[in-house]
Amino acid sequence: MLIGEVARRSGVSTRMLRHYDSLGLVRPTGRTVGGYRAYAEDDIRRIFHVECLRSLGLSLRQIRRALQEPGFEPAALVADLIRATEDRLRQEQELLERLRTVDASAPSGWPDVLRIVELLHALNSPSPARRQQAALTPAADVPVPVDVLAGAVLAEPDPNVAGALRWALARAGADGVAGVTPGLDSPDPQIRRRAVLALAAIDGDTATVALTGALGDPEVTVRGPAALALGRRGVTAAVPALVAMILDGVNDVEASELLGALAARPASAEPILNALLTELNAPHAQPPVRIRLAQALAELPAALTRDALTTLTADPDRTVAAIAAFAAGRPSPPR
Amino acid sequence: MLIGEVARRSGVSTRMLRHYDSLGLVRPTGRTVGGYRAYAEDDIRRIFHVECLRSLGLSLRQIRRALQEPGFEPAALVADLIRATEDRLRQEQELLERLRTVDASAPSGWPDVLRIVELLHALNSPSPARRQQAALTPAADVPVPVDVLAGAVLAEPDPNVAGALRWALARAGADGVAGVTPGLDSPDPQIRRRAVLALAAIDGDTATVALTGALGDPEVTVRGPAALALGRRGVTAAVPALVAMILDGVNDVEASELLGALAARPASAEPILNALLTELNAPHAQPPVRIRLAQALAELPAALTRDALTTLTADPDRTVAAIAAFAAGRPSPPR
DNA sequence: TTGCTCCTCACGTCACGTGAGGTGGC
DNA sequence: TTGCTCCTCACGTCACGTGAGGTGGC
Repeated sequence: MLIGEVARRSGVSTRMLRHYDSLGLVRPTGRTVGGYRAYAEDDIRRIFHVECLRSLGLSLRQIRRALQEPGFEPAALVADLIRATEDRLRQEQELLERLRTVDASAPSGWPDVLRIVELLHALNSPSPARRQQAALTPAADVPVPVDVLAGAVLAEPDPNVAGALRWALARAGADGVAGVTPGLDSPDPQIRRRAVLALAAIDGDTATVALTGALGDPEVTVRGPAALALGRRGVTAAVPALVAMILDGVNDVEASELLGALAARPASAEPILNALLTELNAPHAQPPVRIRLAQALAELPAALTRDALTTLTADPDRTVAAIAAFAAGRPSPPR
Repeated sequence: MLIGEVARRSGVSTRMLRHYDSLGLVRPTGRTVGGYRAYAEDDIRRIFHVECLRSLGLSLRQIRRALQEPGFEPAALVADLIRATEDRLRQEQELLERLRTVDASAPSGWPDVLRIVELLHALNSPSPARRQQAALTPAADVPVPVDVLAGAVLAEPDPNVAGALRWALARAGADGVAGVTPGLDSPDPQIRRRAVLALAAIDGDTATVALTGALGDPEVTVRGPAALALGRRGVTAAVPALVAMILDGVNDVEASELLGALAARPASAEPILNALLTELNAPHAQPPVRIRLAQALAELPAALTRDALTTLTADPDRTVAAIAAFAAGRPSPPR
C-alpha cells in the first residue's frame, strides 16, 4: 500500500508518515521499484498503535521506546503523564479564571487589561504587604472590580489584609454581597467565616438576609459572628443563636449586650427574658453557665427583670445571687 | 541598568530579554559605549507589561500588537483566548480520564495499554456498530475493565448497543454495581434511567439496594423500571411505586402482574389489596384509572379479593363491573 | 592579569505544514 | 503527452536553552 492510501485510511498525513519513517517509528516493510514506500498490513497496525499512544500524550520518542524496548514499563511513565496533565489542567484553569475576570471587567483598551491583571497578581502575591497595598490603593480611575475583591476576601488568610479587603469591599456597598454570599456554601468553615465577616461589614438588607442564612451554620466560628452582626442590626431572628453563645461562653459579653438592646423593644422583651430564665432554671445548668446567664439578665431593661432578679438574690449559687443583687441595686447578700 | 540586573529583577532570562529586543517588543532605551544594552525605568515597566499579557496566554506577536497598535481592541482577542483555553481544558480533561483508566487497569506492558486505549476509542466511536462490537467481543485474555464498561453503559444512546453493554456488564456480576450507581445521582434523567436499566440486569443484593434508591426519582422513566425490577425481585418496597404506575397508566400491565405475585405472600397481601381499593374508591378516581385498578385487582390471589370483587360487580362503571365479574368467575352483569 | 558580564551568531527542541524541484506509472 | 502520486531536501513555526567565540570594565 502506498503512502497516500495509508494516509487516507489512518488519518495520519503523508508528511507525518515520512516523519515516522525517518525517526524509525514506523518503517514501511518495502519499497517499490520506483522507490515508493510500500506499507504492509503489519505497518498499518503499527501506525494505529502509534496513534493510540499519541492519544495518551506520549511523545514520538517515548512511543518508539514503548514499541521497541521490552524493558520499558508503562507504569512509571503513565504516572508521570498523569501528574503532568494534572499540572497543565490546573494552569489552564487558572488562566481561564484570569481571562474570565478580565472579560467581565469589560476593558476598553489594553491599559485597562494591564491594570486588572496587575491587580490580580498583587492580590495573589505571597507577600501580605503587597496584597494589603493592592486592596488599599486601587488605581483612581479604574476601581477594583467587586467580584475580584470578593474573591480575595474569601481567600485571604492574613487577618490584617483580610480587614483591609473587607473595608474595600464594604465601600462598594451592596454590590459586594453577591460576590461573597456563595462563600457561605463552601465546605471550608474558614471560607464561610470570611464570608460572614465580609457580609457583617456591608450595610443594607441584602447583606442582612444573607447573614440570616448563616445562623444555622454547624460551626460556632461561623454562626457566632453572623449572630452578633444580626444582633447589632436589631434582627430578632438572632436571639436563639445569641442565647446559645452565652451558654457556650463564646463572645458571651457582646451577646449579652446585644440581647439587652434587643429586649428594649416591647415585642422582643418577653421572649428574651423567658429564654434566659428557662436556661437558668434548667436542671442540668452548670454553675459557670448560670453565672453568664445571670450577667446577661443584668443587661436587660430593669423594669423587665425586677421580679426575676429579686428571686435570684436568694439563689443557692452565691455568685449568681451577688450578680442579681448588684443588678437589682441591692446590697450583696451576706456570705 | 544592564541586562543582567534587569533579568534578576524581572525574572525574565537574559536570553528572552534579547529576544524581546530582536522582536521589537522591548527595545532598551540606550546602549553603553561598549555596546551593552542600557535599560531605563520605562523599559522595565514595559517588560512587566509584557509579562502581564503573557500570563493571559497572548503570544509575543499579539503582545507587540497590543502594546503598539492603538486600534487593536482587547475584547475580541480575549474572547478568542477564552474559547481556546476552554478547548484545551476539555482536551486535557479527556486525556486525564484516559490516562486514569489506563492506570487503573494496571497494565503489565505496553500491549495491555494498547488494548485498553483501543477499547476506549471503540466505545467512544461515533459508529454504533463499532461500539456494539467493542462491547460484545472483548479480547479473550484482557477482559474489559468494569469501570470502562459502566461508563459506556451510562453514556450509550443507541438502545441496541446499550442492551449489549448492559449484558456485558451484567456478566461481570456485582462488580459492575459500583461503577453504575453514581449515574443515579446525575442531573440528566437519561443517565439515571440508563443506570437503573443496568442495575436491573445485575443480580444480587447490592444492585437491589441501589435500585431501591431510585424508587423516589422524580421521573417516571427512571423510577418506573426501578419499581418493575424490584417487583420482579420480590421487594415489597416497590409496592407504592407499582400502584402509582397503574394510576399513571405506565407499564400498568406488568406492574399489575408483579403486584399479583407480591400479594401471594401473606404479609404483603393485605396492604396491596388495601392500596388498590383505596385508589378505586377515591372520590376523584377517573374511569380509565378505575378500570386499570380493577384489572390489577383481578391479578391478586382469588381468596384475597373475593369480597372486593363481589362488591365491584355492582359497580356503576360497567367495564369495572364486567372485569370484576369475570375475575370472580361469574357471568358479566346484564347490560 | 584575572574574573565577571556583556556582545552576536547559531544550533537544537517538537510536531508538524508547506513548498521546491524532480520522477515513476497510468 | 497529461495528470496524478510519489520522492528528497529544507525552510518556517514558537518560545525558548545552550553553547561558541569574542570583548568591555573593574
